[in-house]
Amino acid sequence: MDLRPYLEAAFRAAAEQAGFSGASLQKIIFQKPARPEHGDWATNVALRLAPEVGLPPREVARRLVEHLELDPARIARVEVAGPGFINLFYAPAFLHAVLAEILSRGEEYGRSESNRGRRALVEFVSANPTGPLTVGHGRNAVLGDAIARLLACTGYEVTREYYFNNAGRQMRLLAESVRARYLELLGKPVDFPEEGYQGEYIRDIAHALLEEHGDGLADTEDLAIFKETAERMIFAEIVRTLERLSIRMDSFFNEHSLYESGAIWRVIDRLRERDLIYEAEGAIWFRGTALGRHRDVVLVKSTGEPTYRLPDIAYHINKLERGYDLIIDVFGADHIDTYPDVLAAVGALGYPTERIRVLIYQFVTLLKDGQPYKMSTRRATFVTLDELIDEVGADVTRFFFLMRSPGTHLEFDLDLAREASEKNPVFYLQYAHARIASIVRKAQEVGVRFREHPAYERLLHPHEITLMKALVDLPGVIEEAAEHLEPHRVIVYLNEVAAAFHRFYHECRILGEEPELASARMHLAQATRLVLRNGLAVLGVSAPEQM
RNA sequence: GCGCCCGUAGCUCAACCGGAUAGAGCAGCGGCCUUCUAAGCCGCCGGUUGCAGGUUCAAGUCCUGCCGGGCGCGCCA
Repeated sequence: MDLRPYLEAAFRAAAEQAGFSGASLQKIIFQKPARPEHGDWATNVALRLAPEVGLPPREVARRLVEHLELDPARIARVEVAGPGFINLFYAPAFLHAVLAEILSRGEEYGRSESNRGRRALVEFVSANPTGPLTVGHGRNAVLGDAIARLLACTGYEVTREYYFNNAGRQMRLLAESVRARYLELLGKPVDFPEEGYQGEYIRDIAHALLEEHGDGLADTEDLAIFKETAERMIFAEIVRTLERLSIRMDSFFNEHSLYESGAIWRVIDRLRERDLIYEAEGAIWFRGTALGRHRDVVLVKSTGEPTYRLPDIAYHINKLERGYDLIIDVFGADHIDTYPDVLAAVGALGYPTERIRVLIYQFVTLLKDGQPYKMSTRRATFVTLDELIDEVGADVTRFFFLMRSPGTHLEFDLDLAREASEKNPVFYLQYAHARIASIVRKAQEVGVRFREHPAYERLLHPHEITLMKALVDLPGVIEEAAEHLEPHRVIVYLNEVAAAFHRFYHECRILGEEPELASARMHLAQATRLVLRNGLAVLGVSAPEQM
């Protein structure tokens, strides 16, 4: 249970009682001190308030504490420390109450209602159907899905959307590549398109066409059948790959629908009304520089064909008009210089762009034979996400992409993939979960029972206390991870929980202890199991009953 | 050249909105299985947080400048 909202209210009331006011009271920050002697929560509010009220920090802290009214069943002790920190210590009764809460809420523990009634749309993957998903797409897919899960945990109603483009040069090239392979299969000499897609999957699609149509397509000039078949088969494959990672999209949004509805041309009209459009060299330009961008960009080429930015603007307007309170875009680092143009245009048309949050993650660097490996879908020099899942499994794949913060480069050594998976931290968490499941089974076999009123007050061992304190944090960690769009925070936290459990396990036995203590410890173990399971569920990683 | 991101232990990474003595895993060394799962636990080793300034009671975190790496800078998506 996250005490911070409660503490913040109490401190604000105390400040008022003490006659303090200042900007630093707007948001009072509570942190978990690194050292246990500094308490379970600490706040620097007195340090920040001191210059605003013209008193020494420790004096401010002293007066705040004097007026502070806290429930002794939650916080047992308050101390002023160091330069003026206020440290707070949990009451044992609070820890016991949290244990009871975890056990009664079960799979619901960790979920909150803080965003109840709000709707979020997470757009991710969004790979065009020109080939299988690669390891590079994996980070996007897993990150997007984990963020969707996190948002759902805080009460959002979440839609997962996949935006794609099935028109244009890439798709034409794809269709031409399929046709070339098809003609090859018919034994007809053919020039493979110079920039064509060389992957083996193109041959598979050609085979499917051969089986369905025989040589009936040999003379057809229309690429449509090749394109449509390729698109359908590739999408089916993508959906299957995502499914293997427990990712299910709610919606596929075709960029082309923005052409059909005329939405893109309305964007041009509306930008023109605001004098943000001009024509030069036969092209239509967006005056980004008028909005603080460092350059203007082309929205419609001199050929009359829009660049991708125009539908992008229309797409974001569409998302906002669908009424989402929060819109997340998960983009690779290559979008870093383009999305601000889109946001600038959308904002200039009067839309609330603060609802849009763009998560830019850094690329996955693939190492092969210790060397960086350049992937290209067109040249078929990619490693597919499926191959990775085959190699290390879905849990490890997901965990691997979530372990690091999105902003750091992720180095992926293929040659060590399998080896690394055997010592992957994911097993550390799953092992703890399986271990608990086993203990609880055994304990119940020998007659240890869950009770209505467990003797939590018997849990006095330092490892028991540390573990209980860790379990308290799950809801707050999920809240913060969702707020910052950083699933790795959950992993860091679960590692602490698992470590605390393993230590408890080595020092505190259940079997062979007297019934009251054994039962209390079994409750603690079971609560730990629930925290691990719920935390892993947010990450989309399984929690095995045995290993 | 310009813009954004990154630079923390030998390696891969944490460090919550600027907090108190910068933490894990892996690698290395040494211990712990006749009792609930050793995929575990305990200990040791390992740091001028790229460099130089600045702001602050307090800087890995903010600012400036350099150095190094990634990505972008197309009427490609």
